[in-house]
Amino acid sequence: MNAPIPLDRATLAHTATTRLRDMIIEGRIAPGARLNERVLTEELQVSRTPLREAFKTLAGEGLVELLPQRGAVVATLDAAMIAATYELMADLEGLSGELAAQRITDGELAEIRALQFDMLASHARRDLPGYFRANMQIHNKINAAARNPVLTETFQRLNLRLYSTRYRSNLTTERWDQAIAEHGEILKLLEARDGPALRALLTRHLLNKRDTILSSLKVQAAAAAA
Amino acid sequence: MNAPIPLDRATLAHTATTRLRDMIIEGRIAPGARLNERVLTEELQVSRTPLREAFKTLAGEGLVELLPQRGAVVATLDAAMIAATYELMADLEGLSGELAAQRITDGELAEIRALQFDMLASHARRDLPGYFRANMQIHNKINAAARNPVLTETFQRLNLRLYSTRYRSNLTTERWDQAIAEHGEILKLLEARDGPALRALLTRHLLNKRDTILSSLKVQAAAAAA
DNA sequence: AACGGCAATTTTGTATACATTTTATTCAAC
DNA sequence: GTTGAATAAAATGTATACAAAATTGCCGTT
Repeated sequence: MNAPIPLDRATLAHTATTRLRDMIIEGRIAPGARLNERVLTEELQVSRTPLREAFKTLAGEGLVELLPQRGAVVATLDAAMIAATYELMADLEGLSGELAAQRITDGELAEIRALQFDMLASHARRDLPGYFRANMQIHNKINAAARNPVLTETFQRLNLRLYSTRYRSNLTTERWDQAIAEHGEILKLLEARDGPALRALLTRHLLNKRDTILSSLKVQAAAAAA
Repeated sequence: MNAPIPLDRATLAHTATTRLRDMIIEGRIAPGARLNERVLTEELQVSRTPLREAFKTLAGEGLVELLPQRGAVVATLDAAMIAATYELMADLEGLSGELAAQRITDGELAEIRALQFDMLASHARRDLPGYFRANMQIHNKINAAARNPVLTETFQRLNLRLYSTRYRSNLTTERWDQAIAEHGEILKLLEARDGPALRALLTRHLLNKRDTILSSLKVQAAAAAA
């Protein structure tokens, strides 16, 4: 008795959600911009019903803000919100590391080791997108090794909100080198299965990332004001 | 130029969401039960459009599961999911405590001290609902003192999912006394502004709660099987 | 020019009709 | 009695019509 294949005949509400989400996190619709239903129905080629359902879903993800009777707007992210989100993510990343150190398998560790070399290669080539990709995969693997689906879901949700800030950060050479060094340490502590030390390091690692982004942001704001 | 009063003329979608959410977290609709649109439109006296929007919102909160083309069901919570959620909440509670120790004002501390006495009074009277209420208020105050709205939102979201498990736990006299003792310690560490110690204690406090609930659950499952 | 009221327009909120898919039922064949 | 195809019923997905609210633009007054 085979289980019926789920087959996800995607609903229009789902495709509208996905496409609109991409538009928002990639910054193709500016933060704070109004989401006019008529305009978006034309752009996405769906009727208002699935579009409005997409609004509700994205509001739940924190990407859209719903103003009763006054429409939907793309959620804005001020510096305080970014700081608060990273403060939380830093802790979650630390928890991930602590749990992963206890629960990771040798196979998973081997995969991370391989990704680490990919990352070093991208760094050596000054290939920033490649570096970001390998970096994200490593963090995702650690997260998966923590074996806590609620943690993973929560982390992903927060990460989505920050996606737009990702590529805006001015990664300096020193900061990049430092991040690479931190990753070497991360792998070592993971191999040693030293949970508490890995937690401390990963938390600091993410707080460093926060500071990098916040200071880039400040520079950009100053430049925009001038 | 006064900011326009928001005035929240509640939409039907919003009231439907609230009422359906209450029905779910209070267990008036069983976990796993199908949410038939026709039945619920009659029960809630709204048409399908706002009801379906409510489904999307509650799905985002993790209270409802959406099966494309096959309707919505109340999300189920197995023991593994409960354990994972508490594992995460324990960490978030610890983070709350650590941040609160750094950021709490004397006024907030005084409020918590007062709530602590309310809790002791409820304990002395063996007033369980009163105890739960005071207990929750204390945790909320600590959370607010952490000054991280993203943390607060995340915590509330997870808490909502566990709401139904709350009143199902068989709080024994010993566990109740232990919780009271832990709360005395919590207040002391908060007054001492000892972040790291408070984090450790709060994390353990919540892991204890997790164990209490998981063992009650096991007892109930065994009883149901017999 | 600034302000305020009023009508026209646009936009959001909701109900409902229709289309498509899933689920239940019937009934014949084995 | 079980199986399975065919059909009927019910449920979900989507578009759209209508209602209610908000926004815009106009015009006269100051």
